[in-house]
Amino acid sequence: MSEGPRLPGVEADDDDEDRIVCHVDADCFYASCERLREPALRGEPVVVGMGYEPGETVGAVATASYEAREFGVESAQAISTALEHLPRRAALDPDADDHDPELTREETGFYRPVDMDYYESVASEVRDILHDCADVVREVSIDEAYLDVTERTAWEVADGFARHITDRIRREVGVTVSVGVAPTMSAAKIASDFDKPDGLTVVRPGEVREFLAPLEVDLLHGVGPVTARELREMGLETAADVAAADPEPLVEAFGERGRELYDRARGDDDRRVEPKGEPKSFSRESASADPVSEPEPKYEQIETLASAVADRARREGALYRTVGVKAVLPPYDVNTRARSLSGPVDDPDLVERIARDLFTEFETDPVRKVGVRVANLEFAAADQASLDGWERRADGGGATDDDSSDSDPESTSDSGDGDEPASPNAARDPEDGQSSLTDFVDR
DNA sequence: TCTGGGGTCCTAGGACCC
DNA sequence: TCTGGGGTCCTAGGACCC
Repeated sequence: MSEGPRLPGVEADDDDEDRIVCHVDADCFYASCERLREPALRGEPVVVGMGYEPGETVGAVATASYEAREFGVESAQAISTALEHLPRRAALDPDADDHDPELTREETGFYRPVDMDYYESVASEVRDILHDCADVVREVSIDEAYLDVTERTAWEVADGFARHITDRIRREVGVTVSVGVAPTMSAAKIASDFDKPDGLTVVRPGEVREFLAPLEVDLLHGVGPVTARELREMGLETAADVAAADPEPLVEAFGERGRELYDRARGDDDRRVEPKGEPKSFSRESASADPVSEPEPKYEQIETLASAVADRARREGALYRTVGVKAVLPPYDVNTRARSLSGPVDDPDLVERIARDLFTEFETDPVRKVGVRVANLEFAAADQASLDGWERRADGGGATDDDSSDSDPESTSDSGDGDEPASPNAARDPEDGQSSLTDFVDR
């Protein structure tokens, strides 16, 4: 239907138009992981809290199981609020601090602190299966990925293929996922959300626009509370409204995003599933229960975070060129400051010094949250297999601008001998794995 | 919803260069 | 001396996502 007559000569780029994209989304993943190692939690309300310690009321809900959601517990809710909706099972114990004799088992649930290391281990098992089922996988987050399965299946049997994926994950890992299959990434994403949990929704080519039409605008990816409100003010309530609207006002109101929104609502999305590239930044932040006014504890936090961030970057083999801090002042006033260096470094002491320095501005303010960040990352690529899309930055070595001194590219590829590739960088700069000083002189 | 932590992308304005 | 236009980089903030 949506295919009008083609303009002559305009079709060129896409005869490979018909992709089959799967979006795989684990159902309340953290809670599922907790159940995996603690089967007694199955069928019970489970809340996984960030910044939460057993018995305390600080932190926020990272994930709530469907049973917990029935009580009104929501993602991102303060733990204290969640506890009002759903008291801890442990509060049944007469010895508990928060014991309440009125409580019954049925109105209580289980609270667990986030344990990323464990979730990561479960996620990697899921990932292995996904990579086994698709030619291209893009991991979006710990519990979500896009798969291009065009070469692995066909529309007629796509639901069977998707079912095969979900079955394998359930059998081999023990968690459930929801899957959306569609010809575009954005439709697949929405489809996976359509029938959670343990859902499977297939949207075939030609059905996309019809599938999207009745959805409220805020279900579209990239539309949050602010954009949704503005769209409603423009009289656009559903995807169909957006699809039928004049795109100009949308572009005017939202810039490029407006165009994107319009296209997506019409089912147009020519993005290909591509593997995720290197990260762009690393950050750490931490909030305090009450705003802190004294300088010293804040500087201590900054130092802790700075060293954690620098550590992370080093572990990941990243050099950084920008250091930034964040200070959140009551009521919720987010301030960021950043400083860039002339060249990429791996220097924890420097991160700390710059972070402290940038933070002096907020030294005496009441601050509820502080953060430290490094950005403008460069990956040395020394021991990475091969970084697509990132040219290996030849180490300054006597060349400022010209490539003429480059030895032929072949020499940089390790000729398949095991997992200890002799990188040219490492060979030249055996000690510090840091880019040489000549990298700093220009730019 | 009085707000946790880790990210991404976009925009606007200013500095600076040619 | 005043003026034009284009490009790039940097910073800060905002919206959004999980």
